[in-house]
Amino acid sequence: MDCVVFGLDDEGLKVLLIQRGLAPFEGKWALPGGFVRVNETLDEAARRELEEETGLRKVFLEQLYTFGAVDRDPRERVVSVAYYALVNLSEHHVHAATDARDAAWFGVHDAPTLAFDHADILQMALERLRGKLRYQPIGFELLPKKFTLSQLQHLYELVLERELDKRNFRRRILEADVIEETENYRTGQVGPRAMLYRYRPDAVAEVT
Amino acid sequence: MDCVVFGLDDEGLKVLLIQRGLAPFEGKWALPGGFVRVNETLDEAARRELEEETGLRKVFLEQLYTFGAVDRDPRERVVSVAYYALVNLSEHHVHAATDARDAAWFGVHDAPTLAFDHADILQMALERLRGKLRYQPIGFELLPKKFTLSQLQHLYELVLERELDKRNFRRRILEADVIEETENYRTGQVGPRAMLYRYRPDAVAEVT
DNA sequence: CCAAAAGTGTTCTCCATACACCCATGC
DNA sequence: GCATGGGTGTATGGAGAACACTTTTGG
Repeated sequence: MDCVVFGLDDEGLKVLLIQRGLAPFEGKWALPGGFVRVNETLDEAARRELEEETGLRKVFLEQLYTFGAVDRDPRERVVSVAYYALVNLSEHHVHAATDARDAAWFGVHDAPTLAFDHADILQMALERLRGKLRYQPIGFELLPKKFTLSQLQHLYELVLERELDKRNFRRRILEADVIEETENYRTGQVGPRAMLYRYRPDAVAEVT
Repeated sequence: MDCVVFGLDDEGLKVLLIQRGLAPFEGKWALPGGFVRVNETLDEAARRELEEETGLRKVFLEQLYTFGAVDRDPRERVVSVAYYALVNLSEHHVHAATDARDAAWFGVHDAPTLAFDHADILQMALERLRGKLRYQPIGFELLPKKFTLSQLQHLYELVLERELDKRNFRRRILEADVIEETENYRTGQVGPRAMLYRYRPDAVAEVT
């Protein structure tokens, strides 16, 4: 099981990578992953791995694809069920390494050469994320609990890799009825105060 | 590995099922499936299984999802990568059983109680097929090489489970530029002759 | 001759897009 | 006072949905 963990900071969209301490690919960066235990489901394994690596429990997590090329692991035949996750880097300070291994966040387009077929997995995860974003509101998981519409739009632009029109974006998101106003404003920046919004957890049912 | 094989005949949309000869679920119907060999990819395993069961080689085949509930197989822990396939029942006469086991085609909504979690797998395959059909032309694989627009529309209506407007359907499909006229007509039925169309294999690139 | 199916255009609505200005705040 | 970013409305074009009649052919 391997997991593509996406996070967002002020530099952009990031992915969590682990530097391997053992052969094969010793010293190379790889996606966090591990073996599914005999008494846990695939989802549970992914969630456990994610918690071990980031300390986070409640995150968006979804199965991506299962990779089964014969030689993807040079040691022996290993099939990997890949997941992808969206985590909130801004509030919890994610300790990116629980164990001795080095772990770090890389820009999704600045990742080093990855071990195994993990570049393919990362690529597919990015495409899936883009695809989902197009037709259903997702990705609030990457933002703080309260966020401005500009932050949300910025996230969309990062993932879709194109600029969006501010007025159209705001109208579409608000009409979709998946976020609601809070009574707070973001302040401190130059410029007017920005209304903070919150994801409506009960809205999931309406969308799907 | 398990495989949901869809076929189309004049009764409707069918799925291929195998009656199990061995415990567990002896005598129950199940999806065709088998174990992935150590020197074949997942796709190859699915294709091999499909050929063993139906004798067909060139079919649409796509990975669906990986099922990993702990108790899905009562004997021991088994994770299954599910695929779905679209085959053409009308031209090749598919021998639905290569080996001793009973095999038969069932209407997708008339299937008996299935072994393991295969009902879930079938359900998800149906939803995936519906989802794909909505936004990209697919499903020609279920029809004869040459087909009329009415046949194609009938297929869409079966999968989507709703009626479609004839004029809108024809316009959309023709504008999508994925099928082309042949020089033949279907005749023999009551009523005027119907132009036969063919799928444009080179059109795949344009769509995806 | 009648039932069945093929083929064909236009209108309307709605959604997506394009586009520009004013105002509040921090420095 | 100025740079930064928040917030707002309208006009246009394109896609999808609704809708009915004529013609051909087999029985």
